[in-house]
Amino acid sequence: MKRTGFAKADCPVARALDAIGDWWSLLIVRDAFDGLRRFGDFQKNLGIAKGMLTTRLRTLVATGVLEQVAASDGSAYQEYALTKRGHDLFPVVVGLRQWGEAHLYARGEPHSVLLDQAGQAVGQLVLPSKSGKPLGWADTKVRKVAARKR
Amino acid sequence: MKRTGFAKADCPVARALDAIGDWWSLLIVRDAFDGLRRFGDFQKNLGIAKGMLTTRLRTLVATGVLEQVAASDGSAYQEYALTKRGHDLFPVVVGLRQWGEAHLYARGEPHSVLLDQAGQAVGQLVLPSKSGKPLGWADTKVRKVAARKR
DNA sequence: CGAACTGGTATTAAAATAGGACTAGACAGC
DNA sequence: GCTGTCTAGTCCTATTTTAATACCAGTTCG
Repeated sequence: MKRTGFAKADCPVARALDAIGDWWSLLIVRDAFDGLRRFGDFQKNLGIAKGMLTTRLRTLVATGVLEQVAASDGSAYQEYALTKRGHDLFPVVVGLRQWGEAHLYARGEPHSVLLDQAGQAVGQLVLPSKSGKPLGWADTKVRKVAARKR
Repeated sequence: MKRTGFAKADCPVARALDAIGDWWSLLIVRDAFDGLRRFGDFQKNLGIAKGMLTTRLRTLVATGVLEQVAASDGSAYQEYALTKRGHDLFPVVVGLRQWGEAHLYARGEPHSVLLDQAGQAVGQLVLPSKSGKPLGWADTKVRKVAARKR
């Protein structure tokens, strides 16, 4: 049956997953952060079927995560570039990266690493409170809004 | 065809998405952060088909994100609780929440909000460098490892 | 100009999803 | 301790999604 959607959810997590929570979208975004811009680059790097990539790129453009721009090398082809909205996914991608690094690799198993411009490994994502103290899962709660029909 | 997997990827983002990157897993984790523990609670709150929920919970337990524990109310039933590994997904869920809040709601449109224990709204996720300065997407790069066969 | 490359579309089989019917064991009321 | 309801599933089916391949028009290269 048709996949359930959450575009109207009251929870921002649900809406975010509705927009970019499929198997491929965040990988495409990750590749875009790595500098990939062309259809063929995404296709080769991900090993995704071309049809899938076409629909995913269309969705991401429609969602405003990517935009099509003229090729930077002057050719007649188009490229896909991250928008502001796409760049704002950076913490999400980093969060996934850090969770994966911490829990999905055997010790010593090699994996790609995120570095700052000086070549230093970056620190862990931090959620600050208004007072500046970092917050963990036990320090927060969600205030819900009145239930709404989906 | 069988969904492509990334369990062996060199990129932690890909492995993380392989583990929890489907439509439902992170929503189940979100609900677990909200205190839900029982099969029926997840099923009613998400509106997910029972068969789907069964397979998702099994996968999450197998991945070590959730664990089955005896019911906290003394009944003979079981409950699903977040493990350490599950709790470590907190930044990912918060990142999705903040992105959704920023980009997927019309102004004035109500949505649930994350608060600290004092009832104050939390700040934005921050990625610190070793020197303490917050990093954005333009301040980082990925060091890749030698390509490996998937 | 001809060959290869780019960025797709069309087709098809297999797998995932949603939804509902059904069920075994737990529990609550009487 | 019998009956009805609740819980946590299983099983089945229709439909959608995915992956993989073949194909194709416009672009660029030699």
